Amino acid sequence: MQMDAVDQRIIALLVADARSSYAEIGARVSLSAPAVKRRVDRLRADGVIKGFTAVIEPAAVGWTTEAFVELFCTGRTTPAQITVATRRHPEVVGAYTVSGQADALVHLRAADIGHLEQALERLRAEPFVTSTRSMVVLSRLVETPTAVPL
Amino acid sequence: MQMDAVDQRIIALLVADARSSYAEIGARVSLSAPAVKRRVDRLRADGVIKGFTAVIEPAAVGWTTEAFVELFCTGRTTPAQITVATRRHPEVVGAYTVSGQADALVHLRAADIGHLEQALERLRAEPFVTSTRSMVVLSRLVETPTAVPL
DNA sequence: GCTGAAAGAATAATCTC
DNA sequence: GAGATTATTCTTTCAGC
Repeated sequence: MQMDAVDQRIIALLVADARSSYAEIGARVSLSAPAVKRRVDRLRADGVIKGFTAVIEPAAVGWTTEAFVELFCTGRTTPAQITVATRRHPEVVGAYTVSGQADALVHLRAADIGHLEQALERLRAEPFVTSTRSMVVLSRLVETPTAVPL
Repeated sequence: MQMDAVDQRIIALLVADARSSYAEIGARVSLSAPAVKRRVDRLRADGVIKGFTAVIEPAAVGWTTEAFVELFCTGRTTPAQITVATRRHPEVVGAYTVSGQADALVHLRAADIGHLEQALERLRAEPFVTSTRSMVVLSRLVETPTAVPL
């Protein structure tokens, strides 16, 4: 799975606009449309490009409240357990095991504060969670899709 | 800017695959391709759909290290100042003002630990930062694009 | 990697409810 | 206002080179 500079430019262009045509990308990287398609197909098969998605304004679909929650867990908790547990909660949009005092960091999105509180209670009820520390998001300052080094 | 159930289904389909055709989406929501396009155009104009992007595996493009950093700032720091400062650092992929002990939470991606340390030093050098608390990501357990309530 | 051709998609104009 | 249909142009995709 070796990538050259052209692959990186193609990726950067698709990150900027996932709906641009192969011909349009080809014009920018000096390749024909079929050549671009074959590269994109290969990048998808290799798992470099995991998919294409629409970027939505969460507030517009009724998701107005967001929080990051540090999870402190019992000694024998595995990442797999945390994965399974957090995936059960639809409010979880991100979850990471981390170094430091906490064991995991969970990113939640909820309709409002009441909903967030509910989701947090459900998370805290997971048997391996000993305590939590929450940061409610006041404003989103920066949020970029995975940037690609040029 | 009112959205009906069909708009929500269109959004969900585009979040799942931003490159699916209007005809394909139309088949699933019982509309013609032009009707779908008009709705998508309106949703984009209204800012509900902010764009379309490729989802990249960060490790595949050389971004193997990730961290969340809590920022503690001097009393008179504004969100705008934090926005400007964090945007200067290409390693910043997310930044939020938060409630709790910290003033802001910053999401960083770097090539490796050395690069992360560099980025962190640069962040800490910002005049309004009094101290930081870092969580290095050990593993990404969950990371979903903005889900749309069905 | 390119070109060329067939099938399919995007888009604008027009018409109907 | 919102959707369907039609017609043109552009894209995708699969050959063969």
